[in-house]
Amino acid sequence: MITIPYDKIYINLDVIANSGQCFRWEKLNNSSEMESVYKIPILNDYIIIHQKEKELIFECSKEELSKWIEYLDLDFTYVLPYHIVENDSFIQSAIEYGKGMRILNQDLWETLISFILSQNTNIPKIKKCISKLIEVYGKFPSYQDILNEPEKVTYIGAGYRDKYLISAAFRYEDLQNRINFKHLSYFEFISILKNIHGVGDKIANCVALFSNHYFEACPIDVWMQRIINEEYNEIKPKWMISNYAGYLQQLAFYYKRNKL
DNA sequence: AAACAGGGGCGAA
DNA sequence: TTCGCCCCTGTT
Repeated sequence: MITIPYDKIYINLDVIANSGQCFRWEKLNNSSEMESVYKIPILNDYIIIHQKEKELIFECSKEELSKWIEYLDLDFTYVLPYHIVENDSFIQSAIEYGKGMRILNQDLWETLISFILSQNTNIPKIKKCISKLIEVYGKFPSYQDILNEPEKVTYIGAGYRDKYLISAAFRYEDLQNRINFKHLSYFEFISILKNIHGVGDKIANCVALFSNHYFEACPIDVWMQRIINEEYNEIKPKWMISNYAGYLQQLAFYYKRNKL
């Protein structure tokens, strides 16, 4: 157990858990209690974290801690340039409402698989598909696992998306050997991902943002489109095409879905 | 029971 | 750039 002081204004696990960037977080207690306890997986590893008003408690060793600090993006400082959000009451309200939001540094493969499964469906279904995927392979499958036993993905109830998973596994094997994803420009990263059959603009941007921390990435889904139409008179606000687009998109999404 | 919609993407025009 | 279709599941 390692306790580190973090104010909820700085990181709020409840906000992150309901912001749609991760599908496997499991809340272990009910919300009436003073603390929030989450089981948080990465691939086949997990940690249990307790959040209190002024501190986080990590159930892990000192050696493992840095991995989870990195995952939760706690080393990154969020500074919003004022000129991007001035005279914009919608995004200002979203920033206020989503205090404690952070953009996770998730595993690339896991994020890719999760968002391929997310297309044209809803969050409960996504969660179910991912847990079925883990169930049929007995673990979170690597791309090798899927290539070895591709027929298993047909049992997770993903519909036509199961073919996309297999093509992603094929491409990923190739990409893994040739490319260091960490050192690509945003544009290169997006175009490489879109070469995967079943990965279009929206999913590529989700992966870019939620696993590789490209803050230029701004996935335009039905909710973002709704925000553009309803809040901005069908004209993209400037924050959506700024260097902080990804972070602000996440706050806007959370605000629109949960508050409005 | 049947119709519908839910964090998109593809392929054809 | 638009548009019908893709497969499945929970909901009405």
